Amino acid sequence: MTGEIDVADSLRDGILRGDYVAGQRLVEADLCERFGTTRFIIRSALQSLAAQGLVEMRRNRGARVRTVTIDEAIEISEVRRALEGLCAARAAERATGDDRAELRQIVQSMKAAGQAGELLQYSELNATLHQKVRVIAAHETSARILDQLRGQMVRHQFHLSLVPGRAAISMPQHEAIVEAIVAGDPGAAETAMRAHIDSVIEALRALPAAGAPLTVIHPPTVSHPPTRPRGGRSDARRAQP
Amino acid sequence: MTGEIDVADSLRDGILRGDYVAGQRLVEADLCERFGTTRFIIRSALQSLAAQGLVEMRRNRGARVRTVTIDEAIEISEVRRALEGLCAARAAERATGDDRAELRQIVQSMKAAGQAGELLQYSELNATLHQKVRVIAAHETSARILDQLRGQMVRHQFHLSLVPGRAAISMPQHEAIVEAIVAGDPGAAETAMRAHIDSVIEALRALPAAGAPLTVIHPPTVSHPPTRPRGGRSDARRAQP
DNA sequence: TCTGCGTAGATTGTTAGCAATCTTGTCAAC
DNA sequence: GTTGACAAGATTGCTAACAATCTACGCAGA
Repeated sequence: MTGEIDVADSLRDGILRGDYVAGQRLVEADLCERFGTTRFIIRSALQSLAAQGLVEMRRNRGARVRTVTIDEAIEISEVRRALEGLCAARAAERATGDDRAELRQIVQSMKAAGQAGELLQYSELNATLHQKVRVIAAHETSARILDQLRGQMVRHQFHLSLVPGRAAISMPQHEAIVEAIVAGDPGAAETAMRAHIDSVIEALRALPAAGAPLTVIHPPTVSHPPTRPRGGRSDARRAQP
Repeated sequence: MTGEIDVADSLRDGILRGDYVAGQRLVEADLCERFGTTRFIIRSALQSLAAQGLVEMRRNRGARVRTVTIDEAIEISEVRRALEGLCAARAAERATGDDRAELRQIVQSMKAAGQAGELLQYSELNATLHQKVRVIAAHETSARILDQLRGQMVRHQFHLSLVPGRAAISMPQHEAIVEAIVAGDPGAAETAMRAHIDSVIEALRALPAAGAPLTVIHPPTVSHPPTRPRGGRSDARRAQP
C-alpha cells in the first residue's frame, strides 16, 4: 500500500480544487478520518505540501491552508515573468515542426473560445499554451519551480480569468509569443512572454481585495467549517440532542 | 525542546559544508546516533531537506545526498540568471544611500582581494555582494528560490572559485552591476547581472567532468563511509577481532 | 459589567516497537 | 566458470500510545 503519496496528492488536489477555504485549519485527526489513515501519513503529506508552499505549518499550532495575498501573487508573477521568459526563449530555439503546428492550433482554439465568450475554455487553453511552451523548453529546474508557484496562484489566476475583457487583452499577446517561437526568435519570444505577464501583473494590481467570490463557486464542505474552536471545555460535539 | 528544526539545520549545514560525500546514503539509524535523537525527528528533517532538493528520497530505499550534475548546475544557473536579473533591477529601483555606499565598499574589497590573489576571500565577498543585492531587492519569493538553488550548487560554485583567472574575468562584471544599481538604472542592472551569470555558465561548461577534487578538501568522516553494504548476512560489524 | 487568571480539553509533538521491503551473499544447477 | 534462485538480515514504512502544548471557557475580584 503506497498510502502516503496518494494522500498527499489527494489533499493537494483538494486544496487546488478549492475544497478547503484559504486560511482554514487542517486538523490532523479530521484528515485521518476523511482519508481513512493514520496521523503519521497525514503529517508526512502536510509536510510535503508545506514544502510546496500550499499549506503553512507552525509549531504546536498545526497546519492551515496558506493564504496568498495579492502582493504575494504579484511577487510570484514577477518570478513567473522571469522564468517563463527563459522558457519561451528556449522553446524558440528547440521547437520542432510538430511543436510549431500544435502551438498554432492552440492559438486558433483560443481565438475561437475568446470570440464565443467561453471564458472557462479560454482559461483552460491559456494554461495549455503556457504548459506547452514549458514542455518544449525542456528545462526541468524552471518547470519544477513554475509548478510550485502555479499551485500557490490558483485562486488568483481563477479570479483573473473571470475579469471581463481579459481575453481580448491577452489574445494578441499570446499570438505574439507563438509567432516568435514559431519564427525561432528567442529574444522576441522572451520579450513577448514578459510583456504578456506584465499585463497579468497589471491586472492583478487592479483586482479588488480578493476574498469571498471563490467560496460561492466552491462552498466549503459542511463537515469542515472554516473556523473551529480549539480547546476549552466545550462539549459542543456530544451536546446534540 | 525544538529538536526537529535544529537537526534539519545541522544536517543541512553538514551537507553544505561537505561532511557527506555526494551520493552518500543517509541511513536513519546512523543519523539518530550522530544527532542523539529518534528516527521520527531524522525522518522529518530528511523530508524537509528533500523538499529543498538537497537530498533525494526514494521509497523503501532511503535518503542519499543528491548529486547535482554539471548539466543540472547549468540549468540552475540559467534560473539564477533570470531571478538575479530581476533582483538587480529591483535593487536599482530601491537602493538607499547607505545601500549604495555598502555596495561600493564590497566592490572595493573584492578588487583588493582579487589583486592580492586571495581566492577564498574573493569568493566570500562575491557571495556577500550577490546576497546584498537580494536583500536590497526585498523580493521574498525569488529570495527563497535562490536560497534553495544556492544550496544545490555549493559544490560546483566552490570548484568555480578555484578556476585560475576567474576573478579577473568577473571583477569588471561585478563593477558594472554595482555601477548600474548605484546609478538607479534597472534595465542596465538586469543586463549587467545577466551578462555576469552568462559568463558563470560559460565557465561551468568549460569545467572538467567534476568529481574527486572536493573530497580532497573535505574528506568524508570515517564513521560514515561513502558506500556501505545493505542486507546480506555480513556480520562485518561484529566480526572485528 | 468588565478584566485577569486558572483549568479543562482539544490538538499537536514525540517515542518505541512491529511489519513490509529491499539488498547482498551463498549455494545449487547448468 | 557462469547464471539463477533462495534466504538472512539490515533498513525503511507504518501503527498506536504517551507527553507536551496551546486555546477557550468560566469564575473571582474590582
